[in-house]
Amino acid sequence: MPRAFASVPTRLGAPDRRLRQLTSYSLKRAYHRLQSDAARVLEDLGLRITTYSALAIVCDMPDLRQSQLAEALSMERSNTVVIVDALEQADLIERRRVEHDRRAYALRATAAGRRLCDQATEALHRHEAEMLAPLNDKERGDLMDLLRKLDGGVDGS
Amino acid sequence: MPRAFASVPTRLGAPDRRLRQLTSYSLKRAYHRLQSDAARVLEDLGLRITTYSALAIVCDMPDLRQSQLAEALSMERSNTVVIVDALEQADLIERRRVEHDRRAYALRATAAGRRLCDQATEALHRHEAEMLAPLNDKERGDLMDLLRKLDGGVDGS
DNA sequence: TATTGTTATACTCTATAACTATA
DNA sequence: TATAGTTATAGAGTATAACAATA
Repeated sequence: MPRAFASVPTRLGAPDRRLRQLTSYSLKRAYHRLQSDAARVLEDLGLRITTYSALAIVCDMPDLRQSQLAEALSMERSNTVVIVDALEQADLIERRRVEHDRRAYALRATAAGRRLCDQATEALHRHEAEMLAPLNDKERGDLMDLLRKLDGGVDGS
Repeated sequence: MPRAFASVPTRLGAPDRRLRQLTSYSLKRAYHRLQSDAARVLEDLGLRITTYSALAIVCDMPDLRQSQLAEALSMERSNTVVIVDALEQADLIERRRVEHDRRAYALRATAAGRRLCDQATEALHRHEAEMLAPLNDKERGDLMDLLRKLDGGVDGS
């Protein structure tokens, strides 16, 4: 029984007024914007956000294991498999056997992997600077500090 | 040709040191924590994040159309269909015909929808306060301001 | 028994393209 | 021809459960 109703405002004031009171909502919107942009940047380099993130960690922490990679990325072990597969098939990292534990692999980036990672990191910083244009330098620093504090309260310990 | 390597550090210092220089990475981690928590809160009320968001907007802006809902949520029109379906089947909103445009629907929340939305909003604020525990009041306000600024630079105009 | 890597699977969110009925 | 809603489909990210090999 649909009933007719008066005209709908063609220009909406702030339909998500209530949602904007929630930090998680604003966080989601900002996240979505930055992730879409980052994904586009990485696509040109043949990477996705997850593969780039894994590559960066392997570059900076050679010979870590897949389970440690999973822990660092806060994801399940099982999901690292396909990511590491992709990086290995692209010759960006290697799976090396660990001497005294034949269950595990030590992951290490190749020279090409390190080069691509540096390239990607630079491109991401460049694009991020554009995305953060609405904020001045102090605000950017504040935002980083606040987000890091939120992230489990993990300081450099 | 996997080659053995020395022992792997059992306690990792900061394997994502490089990633943490990127705002989008810290943003993603904070986003993920808050979204997981919000999803759990809403699950108890039979809602998901997307259905709650849509419900909140319909409650606050009665008789808006699906395409306006899509715009408000920054999502594609097609993805609102299943969301509105779910809300309608749960008797939380209604699809009403618009008088002078038989293509469109005017969405309106039911009394039960408004009640549930208020309940959910309150529960979310309560849980969010816990998630934001690492931040003091000023920092919480700052974070909101910064995230809103990031979100397209849309002020209240 | 516990752990490492793996496979299979499923669910959520999002995007694109093509369709229908109206305008 | 353009728009509102719809359908179908696909991709990416994430999660759970169960398994083999090894510790």
